[in-house]
Amino acid sequence: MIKTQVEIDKAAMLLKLLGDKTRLTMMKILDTHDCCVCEFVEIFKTSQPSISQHLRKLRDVGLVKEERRGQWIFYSMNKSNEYYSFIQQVINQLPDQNYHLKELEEKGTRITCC
Amino acid sequence: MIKTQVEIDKAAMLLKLLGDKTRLTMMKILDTHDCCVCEFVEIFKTSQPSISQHLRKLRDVGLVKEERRGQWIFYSMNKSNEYYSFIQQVINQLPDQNYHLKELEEKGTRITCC
DNA sequence: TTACTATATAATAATTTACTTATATATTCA
DNA sequence: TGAATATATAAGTAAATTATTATATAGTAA
Repeated sequence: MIKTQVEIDKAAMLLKLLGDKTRLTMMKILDTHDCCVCEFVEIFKTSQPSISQHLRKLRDVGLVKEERRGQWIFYSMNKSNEYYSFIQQVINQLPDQNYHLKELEEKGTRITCC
Repeated sequence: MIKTQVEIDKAAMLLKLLGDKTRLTMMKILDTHDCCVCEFVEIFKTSQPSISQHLRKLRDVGLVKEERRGQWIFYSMNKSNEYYSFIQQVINQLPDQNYHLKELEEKGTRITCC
């Protein structure tokens, strides 16, 4: 179910989630590409547990999905989430972040398995 | 100047600001009505300093303006702020919050000075 | 099997946030 | 002028958030 209006409590909760540069960038990237944890670790140059914890928060409210592919776990946007259209209104206004993936490709560390 | 795209850092900062139920509701109300501090105090049933501090954060980034009218200080949306259109995309998706003002009017505590 | 890689989770520490209490300033009104 | 009202700010505190370190689990590959 897609909402055109979001209760104020839910909206505040979602905006707080997006109000972090790491998570916001993740969401922008995931809107167009699936990504595995180790790629995010490289993109954000932070620790793996930190990335996992950010992803967990996004997953806990159903904004993203996870799926194992071989040894990797790929995250993807959950476009059937009831708040996806709300989220989309925000991320559509953000500049493209796919240069991060380009950088991984150039370094040869982009994971394109399965 | 109105931006159609907002840098990711700025966007995260703005979303964090909006990611609080009190501030988000304030912004939704201010988008259609000016409001003074004591009205917010009554609406949110919290302390006056707490309200002032929330308003200060919104004012510090230029999202709202303040203006003294007699003994009251009225806050209003700064619609010429460069991030207003970004903000608007968010608050347009929120349910109307003007019932709060209706309640004040019914109680006779709505301030309509000057 | 053993070693290695990828990921999650738990525990902890550091930082940030939001609220409260106390107080200062500005305005109005008697 | 003095009292009352409206607001801002400072200081302190409690709660929430984020990152780190340590460790556990699961898959892969020798």
